[in-house]
Amino acid sequence: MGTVRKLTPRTTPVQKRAQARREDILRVTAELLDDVGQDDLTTILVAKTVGVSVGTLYHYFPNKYAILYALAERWLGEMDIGLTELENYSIENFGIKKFVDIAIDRMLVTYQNQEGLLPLVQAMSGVPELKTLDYQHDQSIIAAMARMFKRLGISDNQAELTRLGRQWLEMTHALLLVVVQDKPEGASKSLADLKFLGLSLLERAKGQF
Amino acid sequence: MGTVRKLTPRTTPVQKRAQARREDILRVTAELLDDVGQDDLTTILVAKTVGVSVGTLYHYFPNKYAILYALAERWLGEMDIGLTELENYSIENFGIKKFVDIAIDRMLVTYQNQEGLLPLVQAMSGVPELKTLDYQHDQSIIAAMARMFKRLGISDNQAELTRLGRQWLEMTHALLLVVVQDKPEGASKSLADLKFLGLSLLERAKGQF
DNA sequence: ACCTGAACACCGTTCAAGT
DNA sequence: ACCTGAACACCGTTCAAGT
Repeated sequence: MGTVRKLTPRTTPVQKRAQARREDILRVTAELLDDVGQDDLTTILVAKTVGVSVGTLYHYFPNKYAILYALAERWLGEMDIGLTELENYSIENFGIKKFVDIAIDRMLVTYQNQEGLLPLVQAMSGVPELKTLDYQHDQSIIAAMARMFKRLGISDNQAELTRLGRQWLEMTHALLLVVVQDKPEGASKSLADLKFLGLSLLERAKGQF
Repeated sequence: MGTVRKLTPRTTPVQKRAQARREDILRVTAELLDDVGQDDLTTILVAKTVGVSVGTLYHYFPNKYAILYALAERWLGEMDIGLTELENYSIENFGIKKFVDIAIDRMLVTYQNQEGLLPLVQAMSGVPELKTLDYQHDQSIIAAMARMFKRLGISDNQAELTRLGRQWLEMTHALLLVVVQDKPEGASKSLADLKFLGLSLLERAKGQF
């Protein structure tokens, strides 16, 4: 019915600045998440810290959780990159021990690089809006791990591989959070323990089939 | 200055009813926590579901988090009971394998019996008001486990025992949550895996000292 | 296209008033 | 002692109006 008027793809600099502002919002939110926690993270606080009005915030994100969602997506995306990297190795020739070593080191990097990871992780499992994302991503990690476990010759039973992937995910997730929170001396020991446990889990599973 | 008038320890039935109402509030909160999650758990909703006004709610609890705090305390208290029970066994004669078996079974019971455990756990680590309680209790569990590990002859190094307690806590916590969420078939396998991992952790630590 | 800030609905908490 | 519900401060979200 109405005439379509907006066709001007002008002003890419405008787009660029908008993109930068989006980044600002995400960065500030991650910082504030670390400082005040998700409970005291108000849209007003984020807007004020970024230096815009609330209205502007809602121009970039439809609601408060969408900002956290975007942060979560970014972190989960980093994990996906790490997993793909792992899947591109010739795992078959590694042996379980080397695989565990490399896999855990690679995952650790993503945990270390994410600012405000702890409150983000908490928000992900606590807020319904983020739970779906969290769940779907868990499934994708589990599937990726299961594929690699298979290539390592640990099992051919899909159900078993999936269950093992879940155990791996939960265990490494819990203990990597310990590692990144630990003081340096404790961290290296905790990391060694985690690798040992990962190795134990896989070797046992392999022995059973 | 003012005369002290209130000495009447009359009306225990009043006290009893009040105590019952306190229980009502806690029970309803646990149920609602399971149904709607901590984000949509409003004081108005709790009050309405219990059948009282908001004001009454605040007569029993100083604020929203105090209700969750009380729920958390109750659950943590259950864990303490379990731990004390374990400490009263003659662990020295058990051997590591039997100890792990009994310890994990006992902890599982407390996880299974707590209604709304998952959102409660999430709230505990996400809400600053509950975080302190969570942290303190973690320390007490870690200390208890460390004492038992020592009696099992795993180590004499206090720092090492504490670190081991922490690993134990984080690993069992993460995987017990998997177990209680699993379907029955998966749950028994996950439980067996967890026991195996616990055993691996302790046997390795023992070997190192 | 992007920005503002007043306005609205809703939630946590308080408190004067009731029984 | 215990209860009520209106009132207040504050937060998430919207929207008419600006550039």
